[in-house]
Amino acid sequence: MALPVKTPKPILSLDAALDRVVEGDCIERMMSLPPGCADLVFADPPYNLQLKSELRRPDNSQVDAVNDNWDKFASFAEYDKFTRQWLAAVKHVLKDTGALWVIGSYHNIFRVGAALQDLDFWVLNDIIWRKANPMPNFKGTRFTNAHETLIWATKNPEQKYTFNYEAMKALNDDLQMRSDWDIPICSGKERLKKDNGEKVHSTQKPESLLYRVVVASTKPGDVILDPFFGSGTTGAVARKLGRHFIGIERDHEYASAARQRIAAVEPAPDECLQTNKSKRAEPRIPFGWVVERGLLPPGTVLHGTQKRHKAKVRADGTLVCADATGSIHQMGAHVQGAPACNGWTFWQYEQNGKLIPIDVLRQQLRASIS
Amino acid sequence: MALPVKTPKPILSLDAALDRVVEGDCIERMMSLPPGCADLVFADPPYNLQLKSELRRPDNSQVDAVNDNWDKFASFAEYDKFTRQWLAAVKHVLKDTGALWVIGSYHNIFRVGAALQDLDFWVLNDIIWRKANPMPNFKGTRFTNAHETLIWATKNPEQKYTFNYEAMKALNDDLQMRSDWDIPICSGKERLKKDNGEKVHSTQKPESLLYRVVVASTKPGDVILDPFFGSGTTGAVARKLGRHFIGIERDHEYASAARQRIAAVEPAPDECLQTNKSKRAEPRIPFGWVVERGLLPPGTVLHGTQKRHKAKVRADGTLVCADATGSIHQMGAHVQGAPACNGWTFWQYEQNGKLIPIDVLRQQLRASIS
DNA sequence: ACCTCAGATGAATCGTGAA
DNA sequence: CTTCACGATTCATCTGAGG
Repeated sequence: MALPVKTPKPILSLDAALDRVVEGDCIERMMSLPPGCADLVFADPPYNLQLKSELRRPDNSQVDAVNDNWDKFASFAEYDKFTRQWLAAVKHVLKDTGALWVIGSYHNIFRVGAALQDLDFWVLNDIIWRKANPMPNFKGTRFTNAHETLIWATKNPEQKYTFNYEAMKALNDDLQMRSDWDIPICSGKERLKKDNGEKVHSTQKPESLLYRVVVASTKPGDVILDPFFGSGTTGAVARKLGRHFIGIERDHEYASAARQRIAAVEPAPDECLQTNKSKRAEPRIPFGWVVERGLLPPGTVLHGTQKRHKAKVRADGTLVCADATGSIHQMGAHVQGAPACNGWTFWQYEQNGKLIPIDVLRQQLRASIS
Repeated sequence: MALPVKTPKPILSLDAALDRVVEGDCIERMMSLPPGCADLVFADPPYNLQLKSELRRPDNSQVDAVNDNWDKFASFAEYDKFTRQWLAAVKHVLKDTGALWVIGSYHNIFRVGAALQDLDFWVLNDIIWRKANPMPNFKGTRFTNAHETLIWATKNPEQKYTFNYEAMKALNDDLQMRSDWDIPICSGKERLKKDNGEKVHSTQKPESLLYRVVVASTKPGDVILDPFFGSGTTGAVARKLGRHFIGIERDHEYASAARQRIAAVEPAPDECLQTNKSKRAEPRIPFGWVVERGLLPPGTVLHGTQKRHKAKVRADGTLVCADATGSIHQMGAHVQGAPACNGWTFWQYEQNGKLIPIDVLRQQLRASIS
């Protein structure tokens, strides 16, 4: 008789990591976590800015072109290797329906973007963080580097993902949120300082940036993992917005400052965390129920929005026109010669001389059910 | 005795290509041109959009998608191979001091960016073209894709490059030009249409975008090569701004439309093409010349901008303070305890009871010299 | 000449769940 | 697996017709 097969236990339990800052190498730590434990990963990886100095020797002479190519390739290759490793670990910790955000600049974002595409992540958008107050280009040699790029990608091309479309639209004066975000850099009281006045972290991200990321792509209670936790902006925003976080940071000073920062965060009250559901998420109501419940008696005449078309309601919830019968949607499409139609908003009934969309009746029914 | 080595002659002479639209495969054609014949390459390669199905607006009208054959690639690997080939050909045609612009979207720009870094191009900026009027996301599934990305890179990391800093600043209300550019999409009368009203090209770029690229990174008389010429926006703007162009396009219809379009362009008069030289490019004026020419007699007392500091001008163009002597820059730094100082703007002289920066004298001298 | 309004359209990786 | 029915979803800009 065979012994029972023992699933190898992850070294790092979810309980030990949830809402905590774990110190250590992010690749090891992520691989130690149970698979599929995170709904979202937000990553702010190092930018690899060492390349330029490698192109000249210490005496300032130019490096031989062939050697230069090789050196440079080796250097990029090393960065690429690191990138592919942590991205693979991200795949491990993410749920199949999970998503990834990465932020970077032109130094590294092309390499990260290409690597994650190679690993079968599916890019949904690239987002431009337009800095309201960027550092000028002091030497006048290039354009002011006034933005950073974020990539939003799902773990798999075929899976669903969380996008709170209505919340983003509401945040943007009821217009669709665009791919360019105007957000100031992190400064003032938000910027963590040591006792001696030095910045705790050289690249602390603004909370408003993370706020938008979290509201857009997670639900309350979701788990957000940040493998390059730094000063803990991701954790602070997650706590504020009623999400869980897992922070991984290999520098003890950063980890310590982040813990202190997050402990001081006041979570928003639960009732403030709800966002408008999309209509797609609301329970489906067949038109037949409206007839069944007596909100619209059989025989009622419906009018198309353009007033050119008429149909009569039958007892089974289908409509009948001069030459066809079918659902409210099929008949709406039919009379317009359109490939598809939303019958709820197309058809109207008459009440006190006014035409009212039948969608009003659906809303009444929904309200009476819930 | 060895026979003399014969340099293989380029099949396509510069004369045959200059200010013309050459039809054919861009990789072959570029490799056929003499090496180092172009100052700038502007490339708008296929984006590899990978569109899966038709898209309809909420009003059921169909979106006219980019489903051209030239945008279809079997895989990322194939796209990468194509990218590396045309980038290698760009290296061939570019002068060592030349530069490259590429435009793309998140579908391809990461791959192009990584490939050009691998080929030893040196990225100067990534530029965001913020579209004033992008197409909305009709299904409410993502953020409105409201921008495209351009990469500006030099052929070699160590070479100088053309950047008309002052012209860019002047274009931007005397503020440094940022890396995000607000420009509308190409529509209206600028958009080329066939007799039947169809678009000539599905992805025609706006002239204002190319205008900024050309003014920023070329000089009048420079040669700008565009390997994916399409409807010829690059050529039209080059001609308007007194630059030469080489257009390569494999589709005869596009090439033909581009020729017709460019022939109708009225070049701007020469005297309007001059941009403000950067201060660095202006002739350097030693402070001693100001003294030498009698614009400021030796012995004149200069005052620091904060009025706390004084220095006296000596005949050799150095300054003397209570405890030190040196150049206007050294003394400016010295009295402020600063590591460096621009003496031209720090020191002022008195005239009719007013304090005037000595930089005014430098400008007078420059004007009298040129 | 000037205003208003309807209609068209743009580099787009654009839905979901039951049967 | 595929197929099918349900039904959710758009913003800035330009053109041209009509008043």
